Amino acid sequence: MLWSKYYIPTLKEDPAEAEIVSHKLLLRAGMIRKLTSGIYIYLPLGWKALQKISDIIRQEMNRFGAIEIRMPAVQPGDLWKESGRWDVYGRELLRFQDRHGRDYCLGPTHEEVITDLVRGEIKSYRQLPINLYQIQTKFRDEIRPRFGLMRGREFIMKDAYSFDRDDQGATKSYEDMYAAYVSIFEKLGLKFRAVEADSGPIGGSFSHEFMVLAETGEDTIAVCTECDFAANLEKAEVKYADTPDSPADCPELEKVFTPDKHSVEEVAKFLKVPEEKIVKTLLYDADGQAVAVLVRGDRELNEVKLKNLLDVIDLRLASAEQVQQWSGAPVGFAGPVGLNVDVIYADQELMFDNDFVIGANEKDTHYLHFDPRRDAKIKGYYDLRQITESDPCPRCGAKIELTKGIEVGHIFKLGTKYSEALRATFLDENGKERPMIMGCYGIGVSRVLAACIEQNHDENGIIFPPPIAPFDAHLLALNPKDELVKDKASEIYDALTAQGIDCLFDDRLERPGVKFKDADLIGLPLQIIVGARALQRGVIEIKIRHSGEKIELGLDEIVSGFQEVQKKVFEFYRL
RNA sequence: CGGGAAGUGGCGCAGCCUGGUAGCGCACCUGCCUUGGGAGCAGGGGGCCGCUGGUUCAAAUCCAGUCUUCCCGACCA
Repeated sequence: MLWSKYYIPTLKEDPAEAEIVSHKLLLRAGMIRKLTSGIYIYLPLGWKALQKISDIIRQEMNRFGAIEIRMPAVQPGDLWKESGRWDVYGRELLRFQDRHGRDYCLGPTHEEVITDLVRGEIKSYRQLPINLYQIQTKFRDEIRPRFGLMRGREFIMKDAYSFDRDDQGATKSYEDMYAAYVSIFEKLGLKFRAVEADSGPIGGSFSHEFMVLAETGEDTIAVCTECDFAANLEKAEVKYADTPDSPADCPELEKVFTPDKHSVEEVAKFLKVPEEKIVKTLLYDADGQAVAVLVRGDRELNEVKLKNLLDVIDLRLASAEQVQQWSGAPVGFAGPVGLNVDVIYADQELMFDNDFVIGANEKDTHYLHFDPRRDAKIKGYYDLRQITESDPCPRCGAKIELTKGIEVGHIFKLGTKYSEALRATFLDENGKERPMIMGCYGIGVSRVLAACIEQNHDENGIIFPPPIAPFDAHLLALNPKDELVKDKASEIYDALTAQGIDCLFDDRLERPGVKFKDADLIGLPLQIIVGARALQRGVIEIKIRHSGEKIELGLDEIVSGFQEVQKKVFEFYRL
């Protein structure tokens, strides 16, 4: 492809609207443009990269037995009413009516449609299992779209749905998809981890998230340095090697004056006790009910664990008024003794110690010498806090590391939630009607592109791994007015193209600096630089984008030499 | 929805406080010149100052309302 005949509108400056690096670079490299909030136009380079990602996904999905279909973006409201999600999905579901006043929505996901299809077509155990997928534009009217392709309202997703006769089959389908996902992200040349995840509101028995590792990731994941344990922070279990001895006797509770000391940090400093000898009492409004949770002062409560324990839909930190009402004191002085809340849970860690400082439910007052078992009516001790790097791996006890990642894929074992709601049943060998066991498997295709850039860039621009790069190589004719340079570059372009190498040829009448900057910005893995100076010495130059290494090639060995360098680059990405 | 910020040629911004000819850099067009890291010189085109209303002889500038966008929180591929 000739640059002069293509459309790559690069930008010198960072657009004001972009905050994170992938968003800035996607805009600057001329890959996307915003139409309106959370909705983007894919320009040629961006679209080509997305196609390459889609092709790899398609190839691996097919290899693992899934079959591609294409479902509509517009879906009838009736189906959503049937599954019960019309009322629970909330405002993220963009709804509208047609001219007859019938309800429709833009599909944020396709469980309803696929289940509707399958229930009408598949009636016998002989037709199972089946796994159908599509690569499609989804629409979710996100509360707050942000970060370019990272969280758009309109985005491209690959979603697959499996249907099985029994749980064993469903597990096999799940495992196949797990294997397919591992293969997909390996073939994309990305550094990633599969982590155990909370299955969230979609429900189901177990689930994994696929995380592209990047310092700028929004999710934190806990990874074991020894075994293959990896889990989303929300899910990561805190486990104690053995139960420590019961704590020693504890002096009686004693009130102390703590003027204006609200935070754990302030109280610790004021009373000269370590933060771990303080217990914080967090008050929550759980579906309207007051709940108190006790956690050590130096720990963070994990709200997902709490939510799962309580099994509630709406969990929120109590408002200042609620705190006043329930504790009888302003925020910062709540404590488990004399609290006007019936349900008190504690993190399991509190079983192992006593003699804590707690709030006294009175302004500017705390208690010393709190013993959880002696002084409070605690409903139960559970794993409720966030794991830290000083906790052992819950599997093997080795060291845990926390790293950042971007969720690009999520696989779920759904069970029969939708097949029961929509009556997708089949007849088994005994002629008995049974609901199909489902699984669903998503990859955020457009997010993969953003995540790829978050993981692979430097101060000059994108550094594409070869599988995602929109072109294999970037050929620069430094001064196309120089006949020799122009002819030689054209010759190289033809020779590489003949070898099936997809080459972007910068033939513009621009100064060299402009071309170098643009080449680094759009980040193709290899740059082939043809300039008068080198040509006089009978060589051209290849620059490897990720390492900056430059290799000179004689004019008679360009194609073979290029392929050798390319091989080295593939090895770097373990391809 | 709660909290914060911003809307001025395609992009990045100044001007606003203290009302009176709309400005700078990049990009764009023409010519000269230049070609191994976003050159230089000369000439040129392009702006409902987000929108509506108000104050005023006069509004980008002051006032009110409204829309949009971005950032932080609740949601997710």
